[in-house]
Order: sequence, then C-alpha cells, then structure tokens
Amino acid sequence: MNDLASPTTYDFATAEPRWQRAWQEAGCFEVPDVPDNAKPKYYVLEMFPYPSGKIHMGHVRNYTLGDVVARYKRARGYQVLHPMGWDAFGLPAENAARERGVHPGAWTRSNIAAMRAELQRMGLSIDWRREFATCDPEYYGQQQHLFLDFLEAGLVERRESWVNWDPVDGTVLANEQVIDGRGWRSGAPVEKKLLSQWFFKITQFAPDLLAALDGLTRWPDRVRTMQAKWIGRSEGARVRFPLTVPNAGMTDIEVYTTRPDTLFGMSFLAIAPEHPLAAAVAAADPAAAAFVAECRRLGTSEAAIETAEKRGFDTGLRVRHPFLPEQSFPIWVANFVLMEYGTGAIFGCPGHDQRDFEFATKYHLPIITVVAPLESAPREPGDSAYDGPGRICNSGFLDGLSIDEAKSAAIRALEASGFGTGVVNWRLRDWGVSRQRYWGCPIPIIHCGVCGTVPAAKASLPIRLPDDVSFDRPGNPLDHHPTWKNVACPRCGAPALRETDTFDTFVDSSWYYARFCSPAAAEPVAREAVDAWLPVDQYIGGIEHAILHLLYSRFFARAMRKTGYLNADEPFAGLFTQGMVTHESYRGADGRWLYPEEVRRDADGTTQHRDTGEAVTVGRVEAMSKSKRNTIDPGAIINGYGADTARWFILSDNPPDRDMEWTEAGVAGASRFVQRLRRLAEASVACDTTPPGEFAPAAMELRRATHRTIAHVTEALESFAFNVAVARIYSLVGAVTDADRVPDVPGMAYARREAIEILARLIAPSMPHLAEEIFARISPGAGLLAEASWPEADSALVAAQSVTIAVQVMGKLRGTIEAVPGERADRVVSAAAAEPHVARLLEGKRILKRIHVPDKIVNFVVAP
RNA sequence: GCCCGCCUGGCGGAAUGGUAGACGCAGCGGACUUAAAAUCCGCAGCCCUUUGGGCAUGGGGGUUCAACUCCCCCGGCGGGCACCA
Repeated sequence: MNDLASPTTYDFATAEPRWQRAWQEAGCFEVPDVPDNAKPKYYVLEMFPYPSGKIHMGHVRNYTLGDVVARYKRARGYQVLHPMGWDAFGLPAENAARERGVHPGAWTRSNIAAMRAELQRMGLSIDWRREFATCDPEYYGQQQHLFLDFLEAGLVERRESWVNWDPVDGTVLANEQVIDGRGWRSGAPVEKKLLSQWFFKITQFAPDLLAALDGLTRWPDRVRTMQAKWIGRSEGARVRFPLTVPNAGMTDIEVYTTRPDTLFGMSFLAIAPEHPLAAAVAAADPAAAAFVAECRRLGTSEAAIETAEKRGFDTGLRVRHPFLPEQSFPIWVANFVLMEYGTGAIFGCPGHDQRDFEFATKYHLPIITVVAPLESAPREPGDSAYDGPGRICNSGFLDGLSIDEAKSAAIRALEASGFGTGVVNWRLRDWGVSRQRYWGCPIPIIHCGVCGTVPAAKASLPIRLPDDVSFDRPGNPLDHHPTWKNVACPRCGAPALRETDTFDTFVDSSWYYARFCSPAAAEPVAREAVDAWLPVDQYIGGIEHAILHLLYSRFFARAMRKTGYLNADEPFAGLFTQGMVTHESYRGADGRWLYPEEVRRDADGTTQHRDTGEAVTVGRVEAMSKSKRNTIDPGAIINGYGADTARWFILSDNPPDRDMEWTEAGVAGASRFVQRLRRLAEASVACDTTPPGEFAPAAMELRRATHRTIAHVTEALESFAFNVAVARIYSLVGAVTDADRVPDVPGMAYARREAIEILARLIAPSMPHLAEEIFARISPGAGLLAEASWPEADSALVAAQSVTIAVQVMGKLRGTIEAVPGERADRVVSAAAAEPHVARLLEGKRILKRIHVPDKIVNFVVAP
C-alpha cells in the first residue's frame, strides 16, 4: 500500500484517494444493524442534505464536524454508526421541472449522484451501505405505513386550515413564496384559503415535549429555550362574553387570556378575521367583508401578521362583561388577532398590553389603568402599556391584590358565575402535513363517495408516485393525472379517488435517523436495530432547524413508541448546532454581484476585476448565497488543496457553533501546515522505537509537551472546541521545531518520533489522509490509523514541574513567582511578599488581607 | 411585532471568577536566493518620556480581594416565527 509521496512535497491528489480505497477495502466504517455487545455503541448523525446538485461549504463544515466526532469515538473504542442519505423530496425539484422541463425524479437522482461523489472525496468515515433517499419507494412506502399506524392510534386528524393561495396560478404558496403579500411567480395578491388537511396531533404530546426538554442535557440551552417558548405553556382563563344581541346562532364569544387580573381594564373585544363571527358579520356587511378580504391578503405567516400595521373594523356588535354587568363593549375584527392561538378572540386591555394599546390609540378607544406600579401612584396612560409588577386598582373586588392573587381571584369568580374557567393553554399547534404538490410522499388515503375517508390497505403500500406527470399546467400534477387517482375503495370496492396531497417534507426527515439503523428492513424499522442504536448520541446541524425539524422528530419518536416501533422517545441525546459559512461579497462598477474567482486583490489592498480591471467594491461578509455570488465551490477547493486542508481550515478557523468566514488566506495557511507536518515527519522515519535508558532535559521537555498535548486535545475534542484542539496541535509542532534546534541529546530521537506519532494520531480525526500517510511512513506495517486506538497521556509526564504564581497588590498584577505545585500557603505568600517589585509596593503599608489561591495567585489587600 | 443568540488586538479567536490576548491569519524585520516564491529565525494590544506607569474584552452601572466570565440598563449585529430545507 505504500508508494509514498516524495518527502519534500506531499501529493494529496494521489494520497487521498489511495487512503479512501484502503478504508473502503478494510470496511473500517461498516457496522452491523445489531451492534456487537463487546463494544459500546455510538451513533453520529449529521442532518442529511437536500440534493440541490452541489455540496456547499455548509455541508463541508457539517460533515467535517461529524466526521471528527465519528473518527474520534471510533478511536476511543466505540462501534460508530455514521450513515448518510438524502432528504430528496421538496419544492426545488418541482421548480426545476417547471423551469427546465426535467422530471423531478431524474433531476433529484442526478443531483444525488453528483453530491455523493463530492462527499466521498472528503474522506468521510461513512457506512455507505446504509445510504437511502427519502424519494425511494422503499423509504416512503414505510412512511405511509407509519402514517396508517398513527391514524389507528388516534394521532392523526383531518380538519380545515388556512393556506396561502395564489388565485392566478391556482396553487398553494409556501410562506417564502409570498413576497410583500403577492405570489412570487404570478405577482397576484395572495389570499388565505380554507382547505381540508391532515394533521399530526403533536399537541397531544405538548406537556411531555416540554417536560422532557429538562432531560436533554446535551442540547444547547438556547435550543431548549427556543423549543420551550415554541411549545408555549401558559396559564390563564377562558372567559365567555355574552353578546348583547345573539348573532348567527352565537350567543357569546369565548376569549383566552393570560391576564384575567386585568379584566376590569377591558375597553374592547377583538376577533381574528377568520373567526366565525367575523364571517357572519362579513356576510351581512360589505364593508366588513372588504376588511376581512384585505386581511386575507396578509399571508399566513406570524411575522407578516404581527409586523403589519394594526388595523381593525368595528362590527357594531357588543358584548357584556362578566364582572361589569351594567356595561357593554364593542367587538372589533382585528388583523393582529391570530385564529390559531387560544380561541381566536381577545379582550383588549390597552393599559397593560402593548398591542392593545397601539390599537386603542389608533381607534380612540378608552385606556384604563388597572395595575398600579408598586413604587409610584397609578401612572397616567402615556405612550406605552404597563406590563410590569404592581397592585390591582380600579377593579372592584380585585383592588389591592397582587397580580398573581388577582389572577386566582378572577378565575375563582369566573368559575363561580359560570363565565369562565382557569385553563392551561399551549402555543403549539397541531402539525399540518398536507401539501398540494407532486414531489413528496403520497398520503395513503382514499376518498370514497360511500365510505368517506378510507385508509389505504397496508398490503397496497407503497403507493408510488406516477412517473408520467406534466408540469405545464398550474396546480398539483397528481391531481391532473389521467388515471393515478382512480382506485377502488378498499372497504366497499366502489370507484373512489386517491388523496392527491403529499406529505410535508418535514415528515420525511422526522424518522430517517431510525431508518438508518436497519435501512433494508421490510417494516419501517427492525426493532432490534433501533433498540440498540437509538438514540442518536451526537446529532449535528444548523441552528435554523432548532425548532421545527427537531420538534417534529421528537414527536415522531413518541408516536413511533406509542405504535410499538421504538423504545426511545427522544431521538437525539446530544445536539450540536453549527454556525454558517460566510464570505466577503463583491460588486462591480455597475453594481452587479461578482464571484470571488472574478476578483483580484492587489498588494496595495485594492480590488479589481480579474479580467476587465474595473474597480470592485468589497461588500460585507455574509452567509454564502447564490444570489450574492459569494460562494466557494468545495469541489474546486478539494481539487486545489485536498480534502484534509479544507477540513483543517474549517476546524481551525473558529468555534464550530459560530459563523465562520471562508478566506483564501486561511485555506492557504492550512495547506502550508499540511506540507509542514508532512516534512517534519520525515526526520523521524526509521527511528528506533525502544525507549532509551536516559533522557536529557530537552528530550523530557518534548515528551512532557507531547503528553500534555494528548490531554489538551482530548479535552478539546470532547467539548467540541475543535479550534482549541487545532491550537494545541500547532503548539506541539512548535515544540518539535524548537527541539530540532537543540543538538542531538540522549533520548531526543525517541522523544521526537513519539511526538510525530502522537501528532499523526491526534490529527487522524481531522486530517485522516495525512495522518495515515505519516503513520505509515514512521510505523510501516502497523496498520490503519482509522482502526487504531486513541493515545493515552502518561499522567506522570502531564503533571507540571513548577507553576507560575501571579502576585497582585490590590487586584493588580505586580509580579510573578515560581513555585513547586502544591507548595504550602505560608511559604508561597512570603515568597510573593518578597518579590522585589511587590516588596517595594508593600513597604510601609498595612496588609489587611492575604488571598492565596493554590498554584494560581496571591493578592495583597493593603490599607490605603 | 414576538422569541432566541452574539459582541475580546488589523482579522479568526484563547482564558473552572484568578497573569486578558494562547494558537493561527495578515503585517513588519532578518536569514537563504542573482531575484522571487517556498522555507527558516525574530517582533508585535493601545498610550505615555524610560528599566516604570496608565488604559483596554460594544457602552454605562453593580456584586467581589479579584469580572471577558455573575447581575441590571443601553447599543449594534445575526437567526427563527409553523407550506424553504
């Protein structure tokens, strides 16, 4: 296996594929579906990619991080499951079909082939036998199976929900396809439309999804907080406000509030534009209908609704107040009330809710203060609502109570009078999974005129997507297909129609981690495999998935447990969220975006176009995106520098959870380091590996540096501080370089060789090809590093010989002293006081306090 | 609008409440070279007149013998907001 490169230049272009073949032939990364009991298991998973056609730097970063973990854990003696697959359904394939006339399936398959080849060139330690794509019928058929089981278990429901509707294209729009309230292709104003859809009842698990966050100790705190807020448990009350005049069969409006203590501060009631009462009013009043229609053009996203100017329509209807029977209040339709949260209606308390305040100010509604801030008298309504602590006032029987006391008292009164109840409310909504699109997993349901909605027979799965579809018409191609949807009802045999909606692609990605354990199983998962491998020990991906994907996966694990597929209910025991890869952006003289390879930077710091010489403006550093053209093609980087260099630069640049900036200089630096290390190793080739009887001080110094580096790098890798691990490795390389300047002393050759071998082992997770190359060179015949164990630090060599103690006077550093580790406090303190500079400052001063932190610091506090 | 983060030299960053700036990039000086590249050696937070001193972790305040680190207020930047993945 060793036709090694010349010692002066490391030829990564031949070495990298050679080692990739060696690993593959040895099957280094293959693990069985049911792991061997002899070794502990470790499941490393990176979020699988969407096959857009090319890998981007975000992928390179993601898979490098995962590969470091996988290779490190393997060296630590774990059996490591490290698979790869494709999140292959989704909108871009349909866009490609509409724009370029290619079939979504063909487009996706060729993208997968191209991306697989690129990923393989990165030298990832993946068990490629487990690869699958979510568009494989073998996968999505099992997903249909799961859906039917969930349906039987009461975890699925069909109901109506609002979608963004493009009236010109006749299609449902994703939120991202709604731009300034208009469809992205047609430009037509978007409407909200009510569609009958399938929902996963994720809210069933809301209490558990919230409570179990506490157990996810290896998740970033911020992701846990984001999920907790998203699930959004709140305690409050449902309050019934009777209509003064019944309308459309309704006698009262129910409101949800977290502030029943402020009920006396009410000045209006507001309902969502989608509220049934709004519909009833609109039916009778054209002005109301116009307002509701206008709200429908706002789109369905919360951001759009809440950032829009607060607007309302006075219905002219009024409600009575449970605590103020002699008064009545107007009912408004308001664009900022969300139908999906609570009951779709609120009572407006402008004194103590900012949105209500803005609304009341705009429409000249009363603003009543009912909470007095503790420190001062009741404030005059100013330019904002007061939502801080205080005592209740202007509130009849609640006066003088604290906010919490008043909440309880108000709820008791509501319950006694039958006007309301205390409730726990969840912000989390059920997960609508129906999508009116072709390139997704067909929902296995049949609509029969006789039997209604009938689940497909499990024996008929997978329900495959038809290949012969056309995208030349608006709408869903499955719906226009001439024959696909025509089937016999599985229950009565009468002619019936298939559901033509497909699943949200988040469904596909909510259980793939389980499928990887037994990718060929004839059922969704092989029980023995998932019980052994799950949960995923380390999951790695972008923070942008902190809520939806991770929450849906947590729901799926629970649902699969309930339907008997799993033991685990948390899919990901450890989570790491990486930052984005960014790059400078460039614009030409005419303002158009330029690719980095079109730009030349001169020694004087000016930038210009490589070909035309025109001046180039360097823009800000931001996330790589096609539109800004500030992308770097990983394939070109691997061709030019090799996979190890790319991996090393990515790891060395900054902490992996922060955004990193891709720079040419950084890659070049990493590349120089690769060459330097390879050169440095050459001097320790064919060196005796028997420890000599004697080590000169310089040799011992190097050995101590080596073993301290093992300890430091190990600690850094364990805590995802990969940039620190890199720095420690640089330091050891520096120590070897320093040692090379010392004349050959006893034990130095051994110590140097040891340092090089340890370096090879320590870089093996990050730069696996270079590590193998060096290891094979200095330890011929010793096998593959990919299968070698992690080095152990010799604790005797790690222990410090002496420590530097900082000496402060009044907390300011005034000198340092050397001491034996663990030296007695009184001796350290007197030595510190004797330090010349310190002694001068202490002269004639009364010492009030002597603070001694062992092996760290001495601080003298003196009288002024 | 709501929610969640982040902010340290020219740049990326390091630092269990205990010597702020490890390590790297860029820079400067030197060696080697006819020259350049590569390589090797060295310097380097800012200010002041020094061998000394002062100021420095976005700004302001607090806790502490000691604060990048803990608490409060403010500012700037970024991410998410349910049909993009």
